[in-house]
Amino acid sequence: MSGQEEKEDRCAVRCIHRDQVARARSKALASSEYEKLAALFKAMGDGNRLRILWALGQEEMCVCDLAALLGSSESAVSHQLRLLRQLALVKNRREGQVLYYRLNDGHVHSLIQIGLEHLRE
Amino acid sequence: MSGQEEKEDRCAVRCIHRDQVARARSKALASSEYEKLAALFKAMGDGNRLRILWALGQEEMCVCDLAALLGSSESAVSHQLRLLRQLALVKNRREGQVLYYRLNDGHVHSLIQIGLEHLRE
DNA sequence: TGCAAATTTGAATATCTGTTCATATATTAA
DNA sequence: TTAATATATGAACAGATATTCAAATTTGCA
Repeated sequence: MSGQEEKEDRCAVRCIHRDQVARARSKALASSEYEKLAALFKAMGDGNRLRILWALGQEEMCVCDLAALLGSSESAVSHQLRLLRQLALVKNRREGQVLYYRLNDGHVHSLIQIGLEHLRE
Repeated sequence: MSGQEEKEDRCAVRCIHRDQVARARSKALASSEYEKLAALFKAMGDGNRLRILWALGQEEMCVCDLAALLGSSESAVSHQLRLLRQLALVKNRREGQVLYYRLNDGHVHSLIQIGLEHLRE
């Protein structure tokens, strides 16, 4: 526990509480999980995507309806829906030429609810 | 309800289900809430900040410990902590020269838990 | 007081993100 | 088949973001 151990991690920063850091390291998540979680929250970290997710939390809607709702282009909405689809936040069903989008599961709604609680208190 | 109403919103996109859009509009959140929510999720949409939040979910830690844990500079950690502080995700307490950070409330942990559930199923 | 440790801050830069525009695909109807 | 509708896609550009580096604060101690 002497100061000489510093030689081991020359590049690393100084560290006051080595035991706490070790404990934190042992309880840490896998690196890939942080990145996947980050992608999930990042996808929800945009006002327009939240508008889409909130609307789809009420009922399924098609691309051009969402574009009308947001006041943005259908292309922009489509790009955002692709991202949300890739992360399994939404899914769709085709009816003729129209694709109806809806939330993939209840997690999204829960996340938004807890987020709102955080804001409102 | 005739097609002539299109003149009203020339710039807007076409819209298939006007009633659904109207309903969605009536249930929508305030614009400021979407932006605040987006800021919250955006703050959680970064691997290193999630590492910080997860670690602080276990126990309070100081800046240089967090830097050692993440393997990044103290300056970078400090910048990120400022963002997390501004959004009330973390708070700190001073003990001498050392600032100990911890989660501000239970919401952060809940959000991460639900996020993990989403990933893992 | 003066010095060192812990942290914060601001500016600069390289990277990432969201939108736009043009084009492509898929489905239906004529 | 051709035309029209709904949506997807790719490239490009403007704006946002994370890290780095240097300098400034803040606190404790000699």
